[in-house]
Amino acid sequence: MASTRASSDDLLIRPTGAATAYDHKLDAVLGAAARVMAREGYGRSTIRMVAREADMSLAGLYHYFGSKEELLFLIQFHTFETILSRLDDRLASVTEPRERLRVMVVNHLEHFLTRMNELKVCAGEMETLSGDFHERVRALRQSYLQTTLEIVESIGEGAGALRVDPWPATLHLFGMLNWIYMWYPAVEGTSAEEIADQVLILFLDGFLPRSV
Amino acid sequence: MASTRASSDDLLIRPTGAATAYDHKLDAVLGAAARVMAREGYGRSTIRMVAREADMSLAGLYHYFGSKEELLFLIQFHTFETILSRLDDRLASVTEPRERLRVMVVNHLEHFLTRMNELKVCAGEMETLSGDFHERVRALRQSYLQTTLEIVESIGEGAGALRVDPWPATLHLFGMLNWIYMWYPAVEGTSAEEIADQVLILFLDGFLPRSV
DNA sequence: CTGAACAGAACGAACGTTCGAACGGAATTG
DNA sequence: CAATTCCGTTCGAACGTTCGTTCTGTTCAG
Repeated sequence: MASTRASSDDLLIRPTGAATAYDHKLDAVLGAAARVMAREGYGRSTIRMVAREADMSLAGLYHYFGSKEELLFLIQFHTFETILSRLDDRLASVTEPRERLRVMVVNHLEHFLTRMNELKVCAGEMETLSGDFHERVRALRQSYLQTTLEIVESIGEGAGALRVDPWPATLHLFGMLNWIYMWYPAVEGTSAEEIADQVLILFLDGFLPRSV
Repeated sequence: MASTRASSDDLLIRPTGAATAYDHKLDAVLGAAARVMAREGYGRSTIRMVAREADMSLAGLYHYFGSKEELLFLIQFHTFETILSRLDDRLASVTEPRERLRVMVVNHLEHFLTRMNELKVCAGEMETLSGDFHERVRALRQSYLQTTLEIVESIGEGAGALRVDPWPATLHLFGMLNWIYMWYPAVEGTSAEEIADQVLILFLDGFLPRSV
């Protein structure tokens, strides 16, 4: 049933709900790798460190990926795929634009506040992959960006004349969201909803109070 | 006059206006190193790449730094030192809080839009240094953050009841500013003032128009 | 003649990756 | 039902390469 090598297609076309032992072990390997890469960065991470972190032998790891670069790809692809499918699920039942933005922000924060390692690896190593690996991750990231942009645009349509274009505004929103891994460890324990409130107020209404 | 080795004190206590040939060459070396590290990341950068980029021999480089780690330190320290001293100069003649924030944002963007390499190296390799190197860069970064926080606080005092704390608000402001290197290459040519306007409107007034 | 500036060649260490062999549970056979 | 085959999984050991760094000079301006 399970293929003998981790082809990335396994992540695309996965039989629904059928999580084999292989899949679980792969998840453990990717988790260990993300832990190492978040701490050391991709370049200074070594397969030997991942082996120690995953409590496996050096050669044993190579049954789950074909190269160090594919290991990074698997982490990034799996992360974006997960966060995107969960976002689509949650958005399906919400229509009001501002509520949809809140769903997006909370979904993003919930995912990354509990998986800070993956956020670091996805945000900090965006231009590391090359060729097909790079292209496939870029496509997923682009799709995520596009979904968010459309929400911001629909919010803008309901309001009056906008002072900021939805496109750069969306990029700045991601700036706030993705920069969090730089300081969150210092205030660990703050809930995703709490930070989501801050970000949403700042993004929609700004730092200054409305009543002037 | 000039010391025979690049001690980091040279960057702290520099005789005013006396830029020796050594200093110029050091700047060229740091520039080449920043170019390589921005492209490859610190971990995958090699001294040999820097040597090729700087058109020098491998061993010749070691007259300007004692180790690869010190090379990264020199880049980060020099960058923060420069941007902080320029900010202090510009702020000296401005008192109105909102205008002071604009000075800070424009200063930040002007510096980094023309030195994208250094921004990448400073933002992407924040936890790479260790020991004394790490501590001295952290102190500079902290000072920069503190200066900005005080401006945001003074803006908040003039306004009514704040819905967001100045502290997390400042962190999110840096999120917008420092995330720019992820997408700016795609819209290169946009002026620092243009982006500064976007950021300031978003941060102070939010995406939604004021009149509702 | 002195010393700062540079380079060629080499060091040991650590890197990513590979290979052949061994393990162990499920499937197949006698 | 026991013996045997098979295959996904794991490992120790090693390969060739490249790394950061150093050593031993040589060049050249003051």
